[in-house]
Amino acid sequence: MKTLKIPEATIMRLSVYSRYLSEIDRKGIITISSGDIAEGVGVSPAQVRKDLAYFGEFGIRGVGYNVKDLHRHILKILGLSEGWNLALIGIGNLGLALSTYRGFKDRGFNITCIFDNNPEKVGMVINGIEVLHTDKIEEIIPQRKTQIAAITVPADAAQDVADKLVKAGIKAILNFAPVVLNVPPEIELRNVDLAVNLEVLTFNLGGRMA
Amino acid sequence: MKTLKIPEATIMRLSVYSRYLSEIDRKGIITISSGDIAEGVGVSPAQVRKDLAYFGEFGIRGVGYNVKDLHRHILKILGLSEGWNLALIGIGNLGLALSTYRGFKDRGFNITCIFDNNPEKVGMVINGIEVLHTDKIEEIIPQRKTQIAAITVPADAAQDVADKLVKAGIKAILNFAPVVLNVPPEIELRNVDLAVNLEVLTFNLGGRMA
DNA sequence: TAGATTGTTAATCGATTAACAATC
DNA sequence: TAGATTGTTAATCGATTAACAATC
Repeated sequence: MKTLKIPEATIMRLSVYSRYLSEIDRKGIITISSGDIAEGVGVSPAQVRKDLAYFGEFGIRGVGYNVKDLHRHILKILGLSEGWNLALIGIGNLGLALSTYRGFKDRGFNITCIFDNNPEKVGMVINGIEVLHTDKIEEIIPQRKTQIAAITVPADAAQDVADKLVKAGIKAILNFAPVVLNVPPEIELRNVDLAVNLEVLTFNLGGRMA
Repeated sequence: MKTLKIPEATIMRLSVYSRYLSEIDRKGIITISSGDIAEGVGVSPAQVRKDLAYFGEFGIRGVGYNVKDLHRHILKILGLSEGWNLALIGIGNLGLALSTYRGFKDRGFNITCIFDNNPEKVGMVINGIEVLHTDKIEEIIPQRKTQIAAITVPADAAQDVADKLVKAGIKAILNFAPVVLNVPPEIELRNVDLAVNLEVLTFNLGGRMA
């Protein structure tokens, strides 16, 4: 297998393509062209073909792609052909939102445990999962074979939580706290910062209005 | 003013720098170098200086940047020196999370109205704001001088909501529904897709483990 | 003056787009 | 065969990094 560097932007688009393909598949459509996909998700046809070309040849020249087939291939590429176990740390409103987010379950993410350090929340049961104290992270994460954690605690508690998760042997962290986390390089880390996204909007508005 | 194209990545980093600067400022630190900022947020010093250079000269050679001063400049650049009014559409768990998200209020975002199409939710009061039916969008958005909307409704309702918002004269949309929205080009649109972010993680894990 | 750090230019690196031969 | 659409290469575009003169 060639170890060509894949742009992260390509991976994000593949995720979008796959969701579009599942929609198309539900409509009973059998075959689709790169141009159709491009139009459906708002990129160029060349981009669609280039993104796919990193991973193989999935289409038929002159014809297009088989929808089910391509969908399956992309899910495989994204590592979604088997499920993943997910831990939630911090069960405020955002944690609660993630715990019920359909998009996760639909894509094969299975929430195995929920942690919080607020004694009033510990012991609550959310979707059949008991909320545990964050002190239990190191014990429970390996027990429940959980590879990914989403952090939704306040900014000043996030690094401490991250440290516990690393000790517990977590493989990847999705961080919603607006703070830069320090983790060893072998841990996959992504930050989702809601304010950053709003501020790109205000910058763009400012430019047009000023 | 030169109309040099500014990379979007630069804007996102400026948002991160500004949050870091406010933290540094709280600690009472007066002066900071590009190297310190770089280390604090995890980028290179050259990147920090380049990002700032798009907008002017804010530092003193041989010395560094005045923390308060630079912070103020960046907020101005991001359009955050005055506040913005924000509408929330869809008051499920994610909408609820946004309605109480400290990061928004802290950065000058003021939630003016909340909409939902569920009759059981219409009339509820959340943080002093009455939930209105989505049919009222066109009437209320202009009344309350609201320029930005966050969409947190299910995927199949999102385009309809977006159409209403456009008719209501909204300027920018932050879309959390996992669907590609069609809006006129003059509307600023950003998508925050939680599943996409998780799937970049699973792709990276897959690559290492396979 | 010597040391430090900026602002900026040039070099590098990476991603997107355009074009087209291959082929169904 | 003629028309369509892929896979891939080359050209373009854009962003990051390295280096250093300017200057405090």
